[in-house]
Amino acid sequence: MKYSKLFGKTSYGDQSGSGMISHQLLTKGGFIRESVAGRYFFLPLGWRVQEKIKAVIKDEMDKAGAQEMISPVLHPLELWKETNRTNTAGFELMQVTDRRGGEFALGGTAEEMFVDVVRKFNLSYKDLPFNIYQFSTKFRDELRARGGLLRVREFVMKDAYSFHTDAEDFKKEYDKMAETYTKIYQRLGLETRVVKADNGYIGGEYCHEFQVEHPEGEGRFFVSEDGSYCAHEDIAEFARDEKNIGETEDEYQVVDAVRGKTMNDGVELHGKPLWQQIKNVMFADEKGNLILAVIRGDLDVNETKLKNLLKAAQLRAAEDNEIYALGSEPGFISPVGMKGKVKIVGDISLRTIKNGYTGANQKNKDALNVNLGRDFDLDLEGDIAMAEAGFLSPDGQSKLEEKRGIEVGNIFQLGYHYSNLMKDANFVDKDGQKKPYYMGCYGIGLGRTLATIVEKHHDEKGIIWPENIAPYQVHLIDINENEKAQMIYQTLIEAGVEVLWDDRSENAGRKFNDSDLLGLPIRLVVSKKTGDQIEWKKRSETQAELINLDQVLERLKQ
RNA sequence: CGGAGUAUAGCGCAGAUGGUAGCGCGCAGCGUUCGGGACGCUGAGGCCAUCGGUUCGAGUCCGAUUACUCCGACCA
Repeated sequence: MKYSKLFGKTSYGDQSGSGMISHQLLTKGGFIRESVAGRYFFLPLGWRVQEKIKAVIKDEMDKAGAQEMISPVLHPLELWKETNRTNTAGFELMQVTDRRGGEFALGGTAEEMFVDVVRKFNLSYKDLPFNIYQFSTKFRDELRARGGLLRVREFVMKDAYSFHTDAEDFKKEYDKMAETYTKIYQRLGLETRVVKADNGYIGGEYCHEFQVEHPEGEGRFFVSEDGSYCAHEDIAEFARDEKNIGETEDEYQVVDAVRGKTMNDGVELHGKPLWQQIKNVMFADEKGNLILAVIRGDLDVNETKLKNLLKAAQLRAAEDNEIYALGSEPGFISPVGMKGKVKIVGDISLRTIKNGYTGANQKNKDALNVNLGRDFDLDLEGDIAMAEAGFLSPDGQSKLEEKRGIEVGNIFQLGYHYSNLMKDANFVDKDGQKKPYYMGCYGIGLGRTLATIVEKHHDEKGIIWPENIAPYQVHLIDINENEKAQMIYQTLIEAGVEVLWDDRSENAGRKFNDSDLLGLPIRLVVSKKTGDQIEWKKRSETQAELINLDQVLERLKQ
């Protein structure tokens, strides 16, 4: 390709707006261009890279026995209603109506569609298991796009769906996919961590995210120092350290407490540690039911864990007037006397303290020596606390470290979630009986992966593409040696080398800078200085050397 | 959806107190250059986001709308 004819130029003056280096480099280099917020053009250079990423993913998926196909982008809305995901994922589901009033969802993920096509075939156990996948544009009506390609409203995703007779058979595929993903990311030059995470609106019981560590990543997760435990903040467990659980229970009392509404105000007034305070947070679920979350004062409520424990679809913080309506007071809520009025959910950390202190459900009154079991009971007890750096790992053997990362892919156990919700999602088993499919799904966002590669492979001058996904292998530059370059270009093309020749009559400096920005693996220079030779330099190295054309061809063959 | 801001040439910006638009980069032509973002001369390019007011006259004042950016909330 001649650079003078390549659509999409370098543009140094452009400001991408985003602080993410990948966004800046990809925009400056002419790989991508924003259309509107969260929607991008992939220009010829960017598209070539994405296609190469796609090829790597396809190669590994096919090796793992998965089969590529394609589903319509517009999904009949009835399918989403069948699984109730118009409610659980409705906030980011794009919808369109055709001229006959037919309602469709612009697919953001395609579980329903794949179940729907499979159930059309009335399969038997002999057909199982199988894994079918597609590369297609996904739509997410994100409230806010950010970080260039890292969070967008429209992107190409590889999504795979596997169908099994039972959990045991599924687990083999799940492990195989985890292995396949690890290989894919290795080939793409990304080091990933497999992080246990929450299934969210996708459904199912467990899943793992593939996270690339990055200080500005959106995902926060915890890893134990000994490396044995790794989980997303949504679900990260930790051992509660024992506080004063051995103490004897003192007499419950209510005292005057003229103070502000914060936890710290309570600590200062009573002169007792934060962990001895009992924290009460009022939530409301999607039906408007109020839930009182009770937890040790030094911990925070993890809404995802709470939501999962309650099996609630949505949670929000309760409003002040809802708290007044209960006969309580914001800032002075207490679980004592709340039984029957709200659902009281307690964290297991309440079992590590005695003689706690908290509000007394009226303004400027606090309760002292509050004890679980004696002064109040729980309707539900479980793990609803947010892990933090330095907390004990679940086995109590080491401490948790906090990490941030970019989620480049994920694998989900779906179990019977979809096959139970959707009619006739059954196969005929050996015994002649119809049984629901046991399922899994597996996604990789291509644009996000591309951006993550740039985040990990660049220097102050530009991108440094790994060889197997670089848009071209060779960047040929001539400094007033057009004829010589023409001959080399022709020879390389004939040898099947992917070469980008900067044939513009630009100054040398401009060409070198553009070359560094674009980041192709090999740079070849011909000029007066190189004489009959050609300068060979790798983008990832600083040393250049002079060799002849035969040697260039020889090296490129390797 | 809350809070803050922006909208003038492809991009980045300037245009006190109202008088029909300018700079830098980029782009085009010619010439001189050429190993790290070259220089000179010439030139093209704008319904000043949209709609509606005030005014003899609006990029500028007022109102509404839309889009975008940032911070929240939400989320592969």
